[in-house]
Amino acid sequence: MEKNIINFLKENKIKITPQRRLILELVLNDRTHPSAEEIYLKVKEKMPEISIATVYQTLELLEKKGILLKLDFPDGKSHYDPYTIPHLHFYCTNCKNIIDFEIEDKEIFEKFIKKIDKNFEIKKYAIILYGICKNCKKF
Amino acid sequence: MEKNIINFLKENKIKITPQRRLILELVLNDRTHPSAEEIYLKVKEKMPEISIATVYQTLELLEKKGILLKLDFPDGKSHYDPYTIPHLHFYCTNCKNIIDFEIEDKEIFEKFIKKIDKNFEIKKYAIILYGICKNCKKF
DNA sequence: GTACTTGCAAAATATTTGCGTTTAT
DNA sequence: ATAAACGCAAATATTTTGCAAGTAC
Repeated sequence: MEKNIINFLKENKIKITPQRRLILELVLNDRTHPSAEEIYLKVKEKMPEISIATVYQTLELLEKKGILLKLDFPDGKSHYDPYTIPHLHFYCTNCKNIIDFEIEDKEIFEKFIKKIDKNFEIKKYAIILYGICKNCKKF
Repeated sequence: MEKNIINFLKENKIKITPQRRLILELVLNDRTHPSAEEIYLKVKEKMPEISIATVYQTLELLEKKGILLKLDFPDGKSHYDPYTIPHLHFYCTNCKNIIDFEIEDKEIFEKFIKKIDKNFEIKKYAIILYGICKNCKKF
């Protein structure tokens, strides 16, 4: 794993630092769509001296490199997702939980996007569903 | 127009105030996806004493009533859209412009959403495309 | 008359920046 | 050796909140 992270950083031409190695290791295995602060707190457990600015800077770098998706939800925070293959997010407006879904009929959808693409250079897309999740519906 | 706005507020059971009338009038005719501050500045031209807190509170109310869509883009601001019929947004990561598109194959897409709907109560959805717009591509 | 709305100022949140020091290559 | 990255603290940006005064109904 350790080696993997280092190689991964090298492949992406990112200078290797202990901070980046740790952030990347935690974030690549986290499919819970953590916010920057949640990542900071988790990183801090293992590296108490780390600054939140470093976390923000690293996340920005990873997003620019296409390693992470930055997602904007109505809670006003940015959330990060290591699963960069296009998929769909369900956002529970009650508990603020984020749940992944695969996109069905992806070919049709992407064909449609390609049509727009003639005029617009589309780099990525996001589909977000808003509603009340199974668990919150109970109450 | 004036009458329309008043009736519209009454229909939606919103207490009529000069502030709300003006905000609604400006925002219902604005398809440029303005941010809260942009709306505030526009409203202020006609009503200089208005507070930005009133604008935020009114926009929140209008969103809750389903009159406006609140959209989250990577610029960290909320943008408001009076066109509440599901459609698609293109966000230019260069100039930060937001452009509307209609959704093709909407039936297929909504059928897919209905499938999820069995377990999740979906109230609305957003599709955002990110890229470089025609104008920015020139340079 | 009463509950709701407003304006103001302060607070809360999230993110970014400047800068001197440290570190990776 | 040098450019990049770090930690810290301050700054910025956006949105929210508490409250006294005003207003809609």
